[in-house]
Amino acid sequence: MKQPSSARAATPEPQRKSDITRQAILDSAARAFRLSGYSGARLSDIAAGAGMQAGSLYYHFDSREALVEALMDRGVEQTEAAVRAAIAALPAPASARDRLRAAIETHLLMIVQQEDIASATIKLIWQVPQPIRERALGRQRAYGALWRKLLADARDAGEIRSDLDLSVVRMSIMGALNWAADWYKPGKMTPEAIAADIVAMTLEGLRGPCKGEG
Amino acid sequence: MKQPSSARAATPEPQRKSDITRQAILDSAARAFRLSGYSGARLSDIAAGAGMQAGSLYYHFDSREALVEALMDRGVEQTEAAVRAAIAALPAPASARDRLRAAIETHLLMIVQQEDIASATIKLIWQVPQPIRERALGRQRAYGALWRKLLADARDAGEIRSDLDLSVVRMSIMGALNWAADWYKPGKMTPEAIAADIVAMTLEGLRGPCKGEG
DNA sequence: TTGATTTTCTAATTCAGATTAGATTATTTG
DNA sequence: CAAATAATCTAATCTGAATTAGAAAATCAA
Repeated sequence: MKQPSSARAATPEPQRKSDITRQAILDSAARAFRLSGYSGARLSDIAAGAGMQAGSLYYHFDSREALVEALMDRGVEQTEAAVRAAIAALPAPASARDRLRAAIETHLLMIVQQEDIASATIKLIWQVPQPIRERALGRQRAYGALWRKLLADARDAGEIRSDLDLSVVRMSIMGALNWAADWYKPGKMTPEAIAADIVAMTLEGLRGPCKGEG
Repeated sequence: MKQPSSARAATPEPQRKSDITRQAILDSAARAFRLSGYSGARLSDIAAGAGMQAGSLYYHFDSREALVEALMDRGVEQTEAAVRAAIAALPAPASARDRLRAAIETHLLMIVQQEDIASATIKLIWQVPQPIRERALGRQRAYGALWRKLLADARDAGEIRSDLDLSVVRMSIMGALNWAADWYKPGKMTPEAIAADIVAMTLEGLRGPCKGEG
């Protein structure tokens, strides 16, 4: 808690020593919460995973709730950043469809790959106390705006048949992707292969019944 | 607890007095767990919703865990029963596609309509203690077999392009449907309209890029 | 009505785990 | 090296909610 006296705002580089510990705690918390849920994960579990004692967590976070909120903050932030980066990295003439595809692939990879934090965040939203949930939903709404834009662009480009409600489309895609956090087990299929199938069934499903292929 | 001495097995009609209370408790529990999650819902909340005191619950259920397990039992059971009934009720020459459509519609309706129990069950799976989760997942696996069959039939009938992994397809559909429990708010769109959109995007997405329409 | 059985209530008890306080150790800085 | 600060540990304390026990009330059977 005793945050150092210097300015805090936008100083990402000078990593204080404790920032590393803080990160380790969040990593451990992500794993614990993903595996055990909000109620199942004990602070002592989380602390153990970060190589410390339960009481020591309070030097870094005011409370269990503050910890989980910080975790969810970072979870949404990281996912959105990754998706934006993937879209930005597309070669020059990227169609609405290309961008949507990139978003779907990247979101799924965030959910399914190493990172416990993205899937923990999703799972936690409906487990945490209401005030925390409210704020988390607010942040997710912001992330949702990105998807709304992607889908609106795709529809304007004629990639999505106009009789579908875009909210339903968006939520269905998010559902299909986020659900993977629950069933994915490494080994059988690669995340990339799964992403490819979801992209295929989603994108080609979004188009009208039949008009020739692009 | 003191279950009456008579046989228990397959006697659905002679409803003892306490069966009504038991049902009221499960209803209240479904609502409470859906709204507050496994940790958030207190036994006193559940009891209040059923018009009784927390301690009285123990006459009907051995423990909080027994209650939640009974709830999830019923949740899967009801959903599967509804889906099977909908399929059985289809007019005579029902194609694989028709049956899949019926399943999707019905599953969504179970999630989204009045019944808190279906959505509570889904939400609870990853919140409950491991032993309960294991058993619940087992029951869901059985329900999943029904879907596996539906999808295999559809693929055999040429309704699903053969390059897609059917497990991924199945899980994506379940994800899209189950996610609705989290975002659906009555008022804006009818459940039927939502179901129609999901059916449209799912089924037409499952077909190969283009071969004419059925 | 009366006794037996079922159901519910009230008022502890218990317990696990979050939180706190102060001592202790590490780390940095001059 | 020594003082100051940062980080962690240990050992309570606190809390809230599940659970239990036994007393009451309701229901039922005769």
